[in-house]
Amino acid sequence: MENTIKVERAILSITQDELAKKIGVSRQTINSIEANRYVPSTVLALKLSEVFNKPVNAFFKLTEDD
Amino acid sequence: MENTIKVERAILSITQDELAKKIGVSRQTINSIEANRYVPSTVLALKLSEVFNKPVNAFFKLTEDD
DNA sequence: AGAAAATGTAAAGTATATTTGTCATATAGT
DNA sequence: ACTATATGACAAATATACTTTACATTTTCT
Repeated sequence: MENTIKVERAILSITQDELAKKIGVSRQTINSIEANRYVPSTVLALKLSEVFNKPVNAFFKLTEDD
Repeated sequence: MENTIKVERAILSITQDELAKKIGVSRQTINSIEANRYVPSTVLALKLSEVFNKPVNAFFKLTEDD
C-alpha cells in the first residue's frame, strides 16, 4: 500500500506532530505511516479522511504486493 | 467505528467464506469485523473497497467512541 | 554560522489484528 | 425430519500496530 499523507499534510501546512495531535496518535505513528513502515488501522484512515476532508481512497492506494 | 459489510455482502449475494477468499483473509476475520469485534487494517478496507466497488467511506464510518 | 523546530529512525513494551482449530447454533434445501 | 451449508463465537498462538523514550540528522529562520 502507498499513501500521499505527506502531500496532504503539506496542503494543510501542518507538521507531523500537529497532525498526530489532531487524530490522537503519536508523532512517530504519523512518521512511520508516511515512511510506509506499517499499515494503519481503518479508524486512523477515517480520521485522516476527516482532517484532509477527502475520502480514504484519495490518499491510500493498494499496490502490487497487497 | 461501524460498518455495513453485511449489507454489501448481501448485495453481492456471497458468503463470509467467499468474501474472505476474495480478499485473502480467514472467514473468522470477516465474521469478527461484521460483529465489530475488531478494527481491520487499511489494506483490508481497500480490498473490500475493490470487491464492493465503492469507496471505503461508503461502508466504514467513525462513531462517537473513536 | 548558530539556534530552534521538524523529521527520520530505532528499541522495548503494550495493545490489538489475524490465523487456525473447534464447536454450537441457525438457515436452507430435499 | 434430515443433511448440508452458513454463521457466531471462543481460545491459543503469532504478527503487527502503536506508544514512549531517546538520539541523530535535516530544515528553517535570524
